[in-house]
Amino acid sequence: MTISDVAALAGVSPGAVSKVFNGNGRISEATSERIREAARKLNWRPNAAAIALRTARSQAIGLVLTSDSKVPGVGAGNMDFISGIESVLSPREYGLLLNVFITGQHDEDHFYRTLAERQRMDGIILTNSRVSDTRPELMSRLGLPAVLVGAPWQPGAIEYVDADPPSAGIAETVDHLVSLGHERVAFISGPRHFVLPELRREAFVQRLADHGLRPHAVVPVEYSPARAAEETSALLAGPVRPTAILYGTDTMAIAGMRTIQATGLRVPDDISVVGFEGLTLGEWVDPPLTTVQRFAFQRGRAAAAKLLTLLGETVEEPVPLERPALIVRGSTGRAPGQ
Amino acid sequence: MTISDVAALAGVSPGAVSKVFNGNGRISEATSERIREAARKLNWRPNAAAIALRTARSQAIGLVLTSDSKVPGVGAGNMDFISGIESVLSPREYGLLLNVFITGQHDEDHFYRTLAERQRMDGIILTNSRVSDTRPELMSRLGLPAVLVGAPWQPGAIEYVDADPPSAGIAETVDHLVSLGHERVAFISGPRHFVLPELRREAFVQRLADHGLRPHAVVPVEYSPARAAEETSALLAGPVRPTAILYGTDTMAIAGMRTIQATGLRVPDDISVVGFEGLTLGEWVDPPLTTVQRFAFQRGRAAAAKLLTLLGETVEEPVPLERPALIVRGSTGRAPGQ
DNA sequence: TTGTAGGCGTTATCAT
DNA sequence: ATGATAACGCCTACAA
Repeated sequence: MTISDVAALAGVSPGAVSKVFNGNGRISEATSERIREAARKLNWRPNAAAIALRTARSQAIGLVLTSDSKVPGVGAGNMDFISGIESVLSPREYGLLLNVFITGQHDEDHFYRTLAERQRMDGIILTNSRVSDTRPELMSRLGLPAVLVGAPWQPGAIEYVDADPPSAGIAETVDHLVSLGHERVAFISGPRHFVLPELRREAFVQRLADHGLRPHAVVPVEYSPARAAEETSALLAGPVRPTAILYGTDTMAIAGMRTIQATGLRVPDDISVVGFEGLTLGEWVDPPLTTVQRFAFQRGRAAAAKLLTLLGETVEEPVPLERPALIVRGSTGRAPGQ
Repeated sequence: MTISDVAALAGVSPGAVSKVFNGNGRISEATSERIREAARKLNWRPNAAAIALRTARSQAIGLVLTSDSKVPGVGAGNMDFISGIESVLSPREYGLLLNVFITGQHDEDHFYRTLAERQRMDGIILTNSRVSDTRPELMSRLGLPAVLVGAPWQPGAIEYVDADPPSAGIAETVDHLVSLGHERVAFISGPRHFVLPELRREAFVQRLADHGLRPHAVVPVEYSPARAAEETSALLAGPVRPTAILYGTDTMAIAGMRTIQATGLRVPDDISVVGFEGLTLGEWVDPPLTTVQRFAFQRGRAAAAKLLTLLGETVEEPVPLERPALIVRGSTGRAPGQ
């Protein structure tokens, strides 16, 4: 089934059919309807490859997910994020091309260069903003429109979407803990090489300072429950214990909580615990986890909307990012002795 | 940059360049190298759209993930699955086109028809095998090569990959519990309309029968922690309590465990609990969750390999699916009074 | 071993 | 308002 078949059936030229399906040019209502009818009868749709060749637009965008070879698989929260992206792409008949970049296995420069040169995507969404990230510059050199999800390391080098401020949730969490009388607060956060944990650590220190406090400890580790457990043990073994611990993710927090309980201490009576993410599962651990909820679906929507705008598509209003919200559940309570 | 530019620089015809990049035809080693060199110098890669148009092959496959509008977002285990697919696609320069089907919002027939007619993908991977699934027949009618992940409802209607038997893990679990002296075993499983929970329920009843036992209860519910918790409460409120409960997923099991503990009962002393999936998080709940681990990454690899084979690509040997394995942790123990 | 030419399905330009 | 026609970049017979 080609456009010519449809044209023939409708008794018009291929050009006329094209116009009807692209809104361009003027075609009388009568012929227009006849053409549509023919297309329906033949089950014809414009061929994506032909359009891509002719217009030099693939009507698809790429998404690069990073997977650490040490921590195989990519984060779970990504699925909601992807759904969010799809929710803006699919109504516009844009495709989503998924690419998994494996740290250590792929060469970054080559990886992105290939994506750009094959011209399968009109733009790209990048995640996992890193310290000293070279991708913003790379993307602009390659001429591939890009949107970074999360705050970039260097401002201005790339378009991005993020909460405002990117560390949102940290201040609220600190306030919450301080209001409960906590003075020795520790933060077992994410890896050094990512921007997000870096910003969060800064915000953490800053907000404590606003209250006239200093961090009990700030420990950057990989996003891994096992590592979180180890570092928790280390904190508990110290001469003075913290009365509250923040974790970089919910899973880390859950592992930490378990470690605390395993040493005979109680949460939150002896130590309060806060996670980051807002996994549903947090409601089902004991005690239920206080956490900062992020809205992955919305992040996806926002990123896709921004990228499409960059590509010259008209997107209603750019989707605003909802502010991460502190959800207070049972794992935080008054500091001991208060 | 087009193939002609490369040809010009190398002093040959476009045809020669094409041959070099497609392995066809014979080109002398010398010219071949000269052509490669030219391509490198110009940063040229074959244009995906042109190839797609010319060969009627998009070099991309689709993946349809189903998202229930009631339970927004798609399952988390999907990320490993996707990584598995990518691990076989990317070395062959195949793309992965993601599509989220939203139950209730999309019309299935129209959704898949559109995918097929736009010809953006050469084949498709389907998930969430359903009872009375019409997609196998639809895909063959549309002429779109497809692979279903999980056992199909009707055998023979579609190619698929799954563990053997599809209910693998159930028998082992039942054996495990029976060997611990359990005689009142309940199963809070997945929804009625999916094939997998259906098969598991059958296997569950069958294996218990092999041991001369009958199920204490079999309760199909949505894949939701909250629902699992409700049904657990109901079981606990009955005149006779089960001594062991299987759940359709790990998250359901965790919610169930929490419910049991909240009523003052102990796991596993009073009631043993088994999950399904093998989430890392299961190690970090109290007690650590006994579960049946599935290998999502491998499932992805197997599905992709099978689909590519269907498409005529040569894939080493079809990847065998590792058998789901029962991981015994702390949430199962001897039946009370044994 | 290498070059040539036609065509894949569409869109855009230019006549009519 | 509509129709013919030339690209878009590549592959593949077929010719040289």
